[in-house]
Amino acid sequence: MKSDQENQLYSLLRKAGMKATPGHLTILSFIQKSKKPISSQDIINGIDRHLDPATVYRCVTKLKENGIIRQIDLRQNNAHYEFFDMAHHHHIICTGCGRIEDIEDCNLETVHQQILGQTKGFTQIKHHSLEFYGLCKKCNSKN
Amino acid sequence: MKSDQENQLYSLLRKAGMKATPGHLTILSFIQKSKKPISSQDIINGIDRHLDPATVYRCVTKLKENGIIRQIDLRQNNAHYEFFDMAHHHHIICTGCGRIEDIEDCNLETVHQQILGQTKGFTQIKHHSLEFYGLCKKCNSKN
DNA sequence: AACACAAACGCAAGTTACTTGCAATTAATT
DNA sequence: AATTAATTGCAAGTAACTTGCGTTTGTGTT
Repeated sequence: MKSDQENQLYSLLRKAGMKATPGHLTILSFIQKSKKPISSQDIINGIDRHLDPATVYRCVTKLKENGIIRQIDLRQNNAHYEFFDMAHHHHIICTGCGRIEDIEDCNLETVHQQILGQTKGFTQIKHHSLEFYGLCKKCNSKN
Repeated sequence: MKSDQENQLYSLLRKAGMKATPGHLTILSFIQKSKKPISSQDIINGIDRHLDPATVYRCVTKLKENGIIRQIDLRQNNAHYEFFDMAHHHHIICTGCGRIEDIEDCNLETVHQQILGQTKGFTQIKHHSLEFYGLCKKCNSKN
């Protein structure tokens, strides 16, 4: 007897042409549950069952290639990921402590066409990444 | 007899409170001359005189801390940097070959205030990073 | 011009974040 | 149930830095 959530992730993987292995399911479920972008190390440390680090890195790469998760650059020393199937949004990151908050409302898609009209070298924009860097209240009051 | 460019970089470093050492001058000059964001490895391989990799990493960090150069995330496997004293702009990166082009016109600064009005956790936005990812003409025609 | 001192440097060793090769296992198709 | 290609764990390897330390060198001061 599988939970609804398990079934949902199962078909998500199969639709993307991936096997529904314990590794894929465990990692994907963990990313989906997370409220913030997480790193591969976070996954390795956070999951219930043991998975070899090499396996985690390989799975994350596959999930990214198949468009199930999305990579986020937080200007930290490793890549972060979040579930792809959520409303398009961006992040604000505290340069003091690394705290992350979501920023909604982004109408940069209209800018894509505008850019393609100007550039000579590019024919296609697939996506963009926009991050804001600042100080959170806690870190701001420390000074 | 020093060149104008050398004098300019010298005073730029001194104003920032940094020593005008061969390492700082060589690296800063190399970054300034470069048309694109470059990595520490690019610097190590590209400079005329020999500098130890550790020295290059340390200098780049210092130059960044002092606001003389700026870090760019290109979703490649290492950090890239560019001279700070150039018009604010963004980049479009080819996901096929890594080719980079500058995107001008950015009026996201107005968005900063808007975001600060909405968020509860942040008090200050220092800067933002916006990168577009797509396919350049060359890579697009390969398929 | 010489002195003092903190900052910068080179070298070697260490660390972090992955990546790769390979044999054993396993999910999905037949 | 058999087949097969993808996945996994383990071990070894690599890329991109980072750190410790003794020596050298800019810079402000005498």
